[in-house]
Amino acid sequence: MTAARKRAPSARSLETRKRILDAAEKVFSRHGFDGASLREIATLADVPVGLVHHHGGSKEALFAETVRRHAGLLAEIRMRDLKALKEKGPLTLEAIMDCFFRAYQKLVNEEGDQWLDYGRLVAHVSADARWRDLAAECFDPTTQHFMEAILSLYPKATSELAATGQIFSVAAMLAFFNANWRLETLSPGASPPDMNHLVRFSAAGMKALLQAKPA
Amino acid sequence: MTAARKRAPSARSLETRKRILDAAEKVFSRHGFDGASLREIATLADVPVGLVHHHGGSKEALFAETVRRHAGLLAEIRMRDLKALKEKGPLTLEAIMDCFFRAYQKLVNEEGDQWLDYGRLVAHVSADARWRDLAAECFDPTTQHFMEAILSLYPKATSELAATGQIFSVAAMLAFFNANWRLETLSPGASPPDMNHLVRFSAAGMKALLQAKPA
DNA sequence: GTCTATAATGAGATAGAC
DNA sequence: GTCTATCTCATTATAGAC
Repeated sequence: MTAARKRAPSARSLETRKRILDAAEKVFSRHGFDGASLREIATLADVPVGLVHHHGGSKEALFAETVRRHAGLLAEIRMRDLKALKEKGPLTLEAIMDCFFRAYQKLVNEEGDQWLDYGRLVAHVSADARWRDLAAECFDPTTQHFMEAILSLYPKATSELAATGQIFSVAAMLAFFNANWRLETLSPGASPPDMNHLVRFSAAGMKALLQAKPA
Repeated sequence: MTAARKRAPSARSLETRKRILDAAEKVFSRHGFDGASLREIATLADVPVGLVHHHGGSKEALFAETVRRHAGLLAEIRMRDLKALKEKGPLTLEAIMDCFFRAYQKLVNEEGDQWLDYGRLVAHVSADARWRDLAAECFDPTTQHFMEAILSLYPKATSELAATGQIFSVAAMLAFFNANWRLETLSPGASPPDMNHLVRFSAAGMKALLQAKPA
C-alpha cells in the first residue's frame, strides 16, 4: 500500500472544493482551457487563488478533474437508457441516437443549466487532440457501446463508417450547445435550437453513411 | 480624404508579410487564438517579434487578417461553382452540399495543404462566439446563398430549419478537418476520412430536417 | 521597413503563517 | 484546510536605433 490514506476531508473542505469545481466548469466551458485563467475561476468561486491549486493541483489537472467529475453520471444515464431501449426492443437507429443525445437534456431538466456548461466543456475536450487520452477515458467506452448497438442494425456496415458518423454526430451536438449566436445571425429571430432537430439530422446522416452501397 | 495614402510596399515587405501571415495561419489553426503566441508565430516566420506587430498590429487584428486573407478566394470558388451548378441544372441537395464542402478539397489539391490549416482556422472562428462579427463578415454571405439554393428545393421548409442544418453541417465539416485523432481511437487503423462521407452525411441530415412534416 | 531592447502586464505556481 | 504574499516566467506591446 502506498503510504497512509488521507483522512476524510471536512464538510467545509468538500464544499469549497465543489465551489471551485463548479466555477472551473463554468469558466473552462466558456473560454476553453487556454482562454481560462485560474484567477477568474478563483474569483467566481470566491476563494483565494492559492486554494485553487490546493484542491485542483495544476491547471491541467483541474481541467481533467472538472471533466471527469460529471462524466460518470452522463455515461451511467446513457448506458441505462440504452439498456432499457434494448430490452424494450426492437431497436431503431433514431431511438439509439436519441438516447445518446437526450441524456444532456434530461440532466438539464432534472439538475439545472450547469449541464449546458458541461456540454460545452465536453465540446472543448472533443475538439482538441491535446485531450485525446482524457476523451478516451471519459467518453469512448460509452461511445463504443452505442456504436456497437448501431452496427448491430447494419451488419454490413464497417466500424470505420460508424465511427465517422459518430464523430460527425458529436460535432453537430457540440454545435447544438454552442450555436445560439450563429443561428441568430443566419436566421434572425429563430427560436433556440430544438434537440429533436439534432436527433433527426444525425440519425439521417448516420443512416446515409451505413446504408451506402460499397463502390 | 483621410490623410495621405501609404506608398506601395516593397517586394521585400510583401514577402515578409506573407511569411508572417502564413505562420500565423499555421499557429492559430493548431492552437486556437488563446493558445497561440506571437512569439511562436515570429519564430516560425523567422522574423523578430516586433515585425509581427508592425505587420499585423495587435494579436486580435492579426488573427482577423489571417482569417480574412483567404476568405475571399474560398467564397469566390464556392459562388462560382454554385452558379455553374445552377446553370447546368437541375439542382439537387447533394450537389449543393458537395459544392459547399468540395471547395476546400479543390484548394488543397491545387494549392497545397495550407488549406487544411485554413479549414481548421475557420473551425475556430465558427466555434467561438467571440468571432461573431468576423464570421458574419467572411462567411455568412456565401452561406446565405447556399441556404437560399437549398430552400428553393424545399419551398415548404423554414429558413430556420435550413440554418440549423447548415450549422450542423459546418460543425461536421470542422470535425472532418480535425478528427483524424479521434477516428484513430474510435476505430483503430481506419483510413483518413473521406470527403464523400461528409457530403453524404450532411446532405441526408439536411434533407431529414427540411422534409419533416410540421407537427 | 527592419530589428533590438525593454516596458508592462498577467499568468501559473509555491512557501509559509494561521 | 485556509489564506496571504511572493516568485518566476511568458506574454503582448512599444520605443527607438539602424
